[in-house]
Amino acid sequence: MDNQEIRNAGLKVTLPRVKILELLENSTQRHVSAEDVYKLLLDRGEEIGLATVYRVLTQFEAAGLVTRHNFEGGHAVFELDRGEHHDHIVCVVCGKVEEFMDATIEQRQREVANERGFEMADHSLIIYGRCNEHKDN
Amino acid sequence: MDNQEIRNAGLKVTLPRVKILELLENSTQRHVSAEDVYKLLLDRGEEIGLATVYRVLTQFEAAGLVTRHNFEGGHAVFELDRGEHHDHIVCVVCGKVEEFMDATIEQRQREVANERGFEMADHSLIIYGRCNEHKDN
DNA sequence: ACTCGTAATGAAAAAGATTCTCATCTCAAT
DNA sequence: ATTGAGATGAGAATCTTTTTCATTACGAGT
Ligand SMILES: [Zn+2]
Ligand SMILES: [Zn+2]
Ligand SMILES: [Zn+2]
Ligand SMILES: [Zn+2]
Repeated sequence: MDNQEIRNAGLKVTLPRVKILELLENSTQRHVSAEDVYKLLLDRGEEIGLATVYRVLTQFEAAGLVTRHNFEGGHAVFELDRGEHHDHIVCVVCGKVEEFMDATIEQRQREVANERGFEMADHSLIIYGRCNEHKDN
Repeated sequence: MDNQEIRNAGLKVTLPRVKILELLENSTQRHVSAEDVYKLLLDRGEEIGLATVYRVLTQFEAAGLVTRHNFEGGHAVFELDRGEHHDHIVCVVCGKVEEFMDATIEQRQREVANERGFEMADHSLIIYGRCNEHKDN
């Protein structure tokens, strides 16, 4: 359960950490900002300081429990790591986020990095477009 | 020359706009933050307000003269558009940025978007890794 | 279960990035 | 040269994230 994941990350099992992890696991929104987490917790009656939310998300990221994305908008969004890597496609009109994984792209990225003498550690691929509900304008 | 590009963008040809565009064309750093632009201009003896730098870069972006990137680091970086699209590979140790363009990846991205009912407008691909000077640790 | 030291938390302040306000100035058309 | 719309600069405001520090809570050892 959650407590074990937190312990494995080398962190003390505290109420804020448990609640934040629970929220990431149960929220319908997979990609949430720190502010989102803070407010969603408030909605659930959990008063956890915003500074703590930032701290814990950063720790979870360092522990590999969550991933941080720099989408457009000036704020980072976080998502729980569910094992399988994926990239994102974001509607520039409504903000809808879909996930995808394309083996060809993944493969070529590794090759491109190697060709340039780099050892790929990570990558960020975000496609921006208009979803089928907003293709018109 | 610069003045025409600015006019074509539907903007008045003002000293700050000319100087900023000149800097983007001549700077050795292709990928610069607003703060970078502000300071590089100061080094050249051009005292242009930071707010103006932000305004002009945003206008240049809207006009398609520059591209804004959301690399890691909490601040946007801008680069002059030189016609050919490219993506980036960044060394996580020293920050070195190299550019690349891979037709296969470009093609697959478009397909992925279409498969999901999206009309791709843009994309952001950043590979993070260690360059050959920093492959060790 | 109780004690205790250390790590974690909350609130507020601080820092960093970007945008806004508004009085003043400048471009460019006449 | 005149003039008016648009642009600029300085500072205030806003937004996101980090830091500070006094207080609190975990959990190892008893
Ligand atoms: Zn949409
Ligand atoms: Zn995702
Ligand atoms: Zn390097
Ligand atoms: Zn570039």
